[in-house]
Amino acid sequence: MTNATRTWAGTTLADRRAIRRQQLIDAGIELLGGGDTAAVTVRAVCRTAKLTERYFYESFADRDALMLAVYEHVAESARQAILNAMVDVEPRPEALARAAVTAFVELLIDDPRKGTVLLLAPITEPALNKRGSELLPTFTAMIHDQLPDSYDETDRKLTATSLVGALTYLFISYLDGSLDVPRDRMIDHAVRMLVAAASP
Amino acid sequence: MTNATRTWAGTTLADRRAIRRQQLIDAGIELLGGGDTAAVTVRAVCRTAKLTERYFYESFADRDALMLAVYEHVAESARQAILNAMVDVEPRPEALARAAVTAFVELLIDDPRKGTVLLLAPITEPALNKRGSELLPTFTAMIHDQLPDSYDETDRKLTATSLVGALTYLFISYLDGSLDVPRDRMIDHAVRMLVAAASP
DNA sequence: GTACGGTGACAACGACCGTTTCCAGTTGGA
DNA sequence: TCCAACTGGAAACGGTCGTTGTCACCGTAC
Repeated sequence: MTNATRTWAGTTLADRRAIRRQQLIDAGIELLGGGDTAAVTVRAVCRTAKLTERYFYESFADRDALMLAVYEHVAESARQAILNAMVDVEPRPEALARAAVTAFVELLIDDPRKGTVLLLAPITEPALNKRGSELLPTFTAMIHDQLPDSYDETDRKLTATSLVGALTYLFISYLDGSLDVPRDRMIDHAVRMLVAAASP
Repeated sequence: MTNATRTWAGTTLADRRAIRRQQLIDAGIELLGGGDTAAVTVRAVCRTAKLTERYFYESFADRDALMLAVYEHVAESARQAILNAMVDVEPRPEALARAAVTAFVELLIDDPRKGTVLLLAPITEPALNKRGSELLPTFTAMIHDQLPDSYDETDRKLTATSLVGALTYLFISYLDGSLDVPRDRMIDHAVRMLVAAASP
């Protein structure tokens, strides 16, 4: 019988399970962040996490469940980083956009694996297609709703979609090194696109 | 011994081999155009082409070789469609851009599988990563070189990359139905972005 | 001190993949 | 007519995957 309160090596069962779960998610980020979806096998994740397969299925129903957990974990950390950057800035649209973009780009630089997971993995990994085809459209809808009324509905859709495409490809190119420009110039360019679209 | 000149059912060996090769490529377009890279197995391609595995390896060294051939075949048809549309149009930049974009969009509508192969498959399929990470940068470089001198080098890179990202994501969204706008408006928007970037 | 829950390593299973090989049948020129 | 080339179907091989099961060990609570 399982007793969650019984201590073991100074920790409870629930604690140890949570730690192992986090180890598996970290291993997932490490592997999925490498860009090669096929490399993220259950065996590889367990080897990276220094755990055995039995513990994998202790925390996740199947491989897809880990993929989703990894993605959600990274997405949440990005959300927090962006929100934190936006709280202590004057509430002008341009300043807010700059803060958000800067925070996101800094996240990418600080840990490129996270950028890969966020931008590339949802396209590459079938298990994330559904969830991933949720975040970009959500982002698109957010921009769509901020656009001025001087555009008609069709123009707003087109502008929002173009913006999201431009930003994601910009970041992806920056990530993989094919876009060789100073960080500040890229942030400037991204912010300028956002501001230009928002002005009537 | 193989005798390529001997006729068989009214055709030569070389003819029949070419036909089978084309059947396999068509099957590859059909499957790869479905968007699910993992569905493109050698067995599935052969079943779709109504041929057996032996004929697969008669025309292609391995699975990757078929993938490349499929991609090149589609890319070539797109190149031809675009060039044909540009020859009989007045040589003003805007008219040329409009002709090219219109031709490409019409190709997408005429056969969405080709659009999927061109825009999605290079990201999804490892065998095409190298080749696919060649076409978009080539396109980016083309735009980059057309941009006016009033931009500095960094600005040209940023603008070209943003444009390519915006256009591809626009087309992908249009392809999968998530961008519900009239065809003409999308073409207009795409052309407008190109023209706006080119004007100093 | 001992019994038991937690642990770790790893074999085993069935499925699918890419690739090769075999074989029985058909076709057309010598 | 006979034989060699070509055809079509399918089995077979070696490998990897996701997933489950087994078994010996070890630390802790009683």
